[in-house]
Amino acid sequence: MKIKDLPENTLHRLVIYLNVLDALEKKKVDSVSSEELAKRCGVNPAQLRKDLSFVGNLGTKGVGYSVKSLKFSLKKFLGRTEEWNLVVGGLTPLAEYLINNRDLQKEGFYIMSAFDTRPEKIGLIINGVSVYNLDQLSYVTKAIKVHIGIITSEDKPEEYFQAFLRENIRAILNLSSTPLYSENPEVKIENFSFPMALTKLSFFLKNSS
Amino acid sequence: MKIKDLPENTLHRLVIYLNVLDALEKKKVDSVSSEELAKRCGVNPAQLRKDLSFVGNLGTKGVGYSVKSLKFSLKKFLGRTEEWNLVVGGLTPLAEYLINNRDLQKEGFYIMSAFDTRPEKIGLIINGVSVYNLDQLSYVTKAIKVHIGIITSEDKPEEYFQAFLRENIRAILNLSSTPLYSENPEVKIENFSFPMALTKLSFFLKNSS
DNA sequence: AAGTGTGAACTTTTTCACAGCT
DNA sequence: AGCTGTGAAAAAGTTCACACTT
Repeated sequence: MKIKDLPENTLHRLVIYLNVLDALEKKKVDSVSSEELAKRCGVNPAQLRKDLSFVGNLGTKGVGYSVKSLKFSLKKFLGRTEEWNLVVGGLTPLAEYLINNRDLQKEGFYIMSAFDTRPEKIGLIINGVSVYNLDQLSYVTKAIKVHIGIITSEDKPEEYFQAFLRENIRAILNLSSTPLYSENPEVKIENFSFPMALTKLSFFLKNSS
Repeated sequence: MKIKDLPENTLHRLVIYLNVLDALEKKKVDSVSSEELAKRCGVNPAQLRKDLSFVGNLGTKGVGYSVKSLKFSLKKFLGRTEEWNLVVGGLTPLAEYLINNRDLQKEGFYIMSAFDTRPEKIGLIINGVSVYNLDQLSYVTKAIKVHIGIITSEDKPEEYFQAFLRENIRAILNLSSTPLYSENPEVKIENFSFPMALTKLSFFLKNSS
């Protein structure tokens, strides 16, 4: 099974399983069946087992799954036993929130520096993270390996996007409300914005009861 | 075509189309073909046309789509011509970011109040939004119609979730890192967390080049 | 006895290809 | 002539059901 064959929805569910397992572990649950875990995740048990089969033979027939070891296998599979270096494009309030958020570090995501194009933002240091002019990005990528770029700028998301691509940052979390897309399969973009998430809810509300 | 038949992925893409159209409108683009719009959204043109056919007959054969009127049709279809009242569960830094964020209001999403269970948070007023004890939620839902609940609490997401359900808040944006799920089809939950989004990227990085 | 892992059946979604309108 | 809207075909994803292991 080649990795590129992992369906996007399966990846999405694997991430859910990991997080639900984490919650179970905190509740001191040792063992779980596909039926029970699937129920907590809102999926069909057969689907959960098929999803997990992409990762490996992780359960014990007749018994179920060990919460701890399944969680570890998923973490490993998803690249979450490694540490990742991030940069942020646009020193917006959302960027400041992310920079001040200790949880990301705890999960292995390290924000190394931030970039902006507005003179009044350049030179600031927030929670130990320096803000540089965007045109200095290449100096940073020469000094350290940058794995992920986060775009928070609302007015020029494209500008940060292009700068990230130029510096060969191929994994991008775009938090601006303008979805970004690249046809280059070497580039992976996650688009998320609060208005977009809320819009799915407004559609639901408009069409219910 | 019943609304419940709208596939989740189609809804997701309609939201993308709306946002890309918004960007096009700002660039003063008047008209667009399915091929061009699809390219910008990273989808197949036939898929875009089929997705739009859930909304109505929106284009002109031989010509294409008017950016302005297609955007309006989508906004209407997605419930974004209406205004929605929101409450926030958990006065975390993320909650404060959302409360201070003017863009949500501009898009028709109004945060009416915030709730917490920690005594030191109760009574605060942030950007005009009052913070109440969670057990006061029912007074607020009696006074105003609350459409959407946003969960930002990391330690007790379930507690806010249950409180929202008790008050018949049926559209929930869960920003905690514990995914939530309900089997009640009257309840719609959007789960998002930064670590979950970044995990999809770490998986991509782990398996590329 | 219980519950996983998985081929096979089924369902849904995507893409093709073209009729039909402007 | 050009591009939409949509049945039909193809592809993908989900669920079933059971052989198999502990």
